[in-house]
Amino acid sequence: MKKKEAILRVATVLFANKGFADTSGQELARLTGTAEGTIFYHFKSKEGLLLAILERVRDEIVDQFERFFENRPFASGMEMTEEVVSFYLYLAGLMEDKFLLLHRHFLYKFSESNPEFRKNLEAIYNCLVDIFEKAIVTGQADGSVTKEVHPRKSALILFTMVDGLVRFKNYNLYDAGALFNELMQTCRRMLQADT
Amino acid sequence: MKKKEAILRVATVLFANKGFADTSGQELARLTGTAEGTIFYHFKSKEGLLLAILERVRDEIVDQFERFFENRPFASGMEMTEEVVSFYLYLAGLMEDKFLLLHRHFLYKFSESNPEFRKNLEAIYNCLVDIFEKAIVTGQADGSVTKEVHPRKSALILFTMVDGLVRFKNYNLYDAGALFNELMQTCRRMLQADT
DNA sequence: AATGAAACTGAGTTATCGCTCAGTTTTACG
DNA sequence: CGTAAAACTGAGCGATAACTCAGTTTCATT
Repeated sequence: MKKKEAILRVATVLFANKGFADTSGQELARLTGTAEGTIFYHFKSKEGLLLAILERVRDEIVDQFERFFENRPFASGMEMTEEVVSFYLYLAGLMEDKFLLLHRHFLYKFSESNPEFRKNLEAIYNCLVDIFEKAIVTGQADGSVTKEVHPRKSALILFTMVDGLVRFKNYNLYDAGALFNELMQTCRRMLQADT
Repeated sequence: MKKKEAILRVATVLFANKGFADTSGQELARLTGTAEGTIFYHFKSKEGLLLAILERVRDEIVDQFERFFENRPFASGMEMTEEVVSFYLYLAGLMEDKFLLLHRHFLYKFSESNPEFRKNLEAIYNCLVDIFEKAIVTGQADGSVTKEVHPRKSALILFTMVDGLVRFKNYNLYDAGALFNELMQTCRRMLQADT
């Protein structure tokens, strides 16, 4: 079970940073100190290995969010929203490779032909958007968030915004940290209750 | 000159939709009705072909934005901002393959080793963010946009938001059109002058 | 029609790919 | 111990990749 774990870990980094087609079984074997046959002993194909990685990433992300937000007190829905955004950015830094992987096109290509991929991707995105939505709904109930916005759609916009920032950071286009305060301000202005 | 054009056009679609590594010279030759050698006669390598495509995409995008916004009257900076967002989404639909290509990781991978890639990508992003920034600055001057936001940083956030939406649309995650109104509303709430 | 340059061809080269499989080593357990 | 299952190995296979090159066709100009 030692080698299987190593393969999963190294493959996650390589698939995320070099891409799926550009990562060969040969390289994977070399970097994990295994024989190439071992990869195909544990996973039925290269695609199967990718799927196993995606399942792990899903488990990890869903688990992290559930643990962070269960039984956690928030002063208001608006504050909860801000903390969700903040935690998302924190997690994207902590699990950089995994978020990079989620931004790679080949996952979405496979999900067109293999429903297992689609299922896992949807689970991740639904989990994330649901949390944003819950924060907005909470805020609308306690009066900290304006009722003029549509909760689900605004959650999607918010998610788009935060996830887009993570993408730019991972692509080294510009520093996401420098935009953190601006993002929070935008978030507040977008959702704040009207006076 | 006929075949060179065909190669550029078909390769743009294939690189954008299938990826760089997953598109072979063989397939490219078949779909363009050329011999494989013709590709390497016109472009010194597969990477050279990709670079030629990127240069075209840059020219096209920069040109489109310059043409659309030169000598164009806007009632206010806020309205200009909205029209920029709107035009960006329109263009992303019109040139879907090219925007899809810009979201592919291999471009950013090449730009780490080949400054020509970096140069072209920066030209595109700078052009886009500059226009968003100009709209915000205009709005702050005419009073339609709040002075509480930092023009450049807000332009980046705005761009992140719009570009993220395009990405979700291209990845078939959800319908960007259904979020258009919400995006505009967010844009206005984010930037509106305080009362 | 003649000619030189530019465009184009496709078989061939070398390398690497994902994957298989027959065989070896390690592990778990009575 | 003994033994059977599980984990692991690496040479080898067929397919396909990017790219080359010696030769052919097309084209513009006279």
